[in-house]
Amino acid sequence: MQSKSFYAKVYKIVSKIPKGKVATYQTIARLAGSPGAARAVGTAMKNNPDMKTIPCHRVVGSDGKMRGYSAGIGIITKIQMLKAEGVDIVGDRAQLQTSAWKT
DNA sequence: CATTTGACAGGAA
DNA sequence: CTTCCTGCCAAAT
Repeated sequence: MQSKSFYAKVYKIVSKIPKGKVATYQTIARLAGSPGAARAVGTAMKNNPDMKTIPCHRVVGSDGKMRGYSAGIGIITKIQMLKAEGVDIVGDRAQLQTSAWKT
């Protein structure tokens, strides 16, 4: 059922990302039904209607690099949270080879 | 319907 | 490595 808006799907999908894993904007866009709409996904994250239920910190760029974060100090806080959850992080980059989320 | 806005992606310099 | 540009997409105004 496609009655929900693209953003609504994005929020639902992001909230399903398991702890210790990360997903790229591209992947989320694809799961939301619009492959290539990574940019729209980013806009949805920025809207962030519920940061308590939407672990937007588990969403990273195509190369595992963080693109942005509206809470905490910024990118630094995002990296620290991911590391604390068990995501394999090297420097400022998440290792998608070992921590990429997939259905 | 036209324009603007972005937490993107990929490539070129 | 950084910086700039182009292409892409959905939502808001």
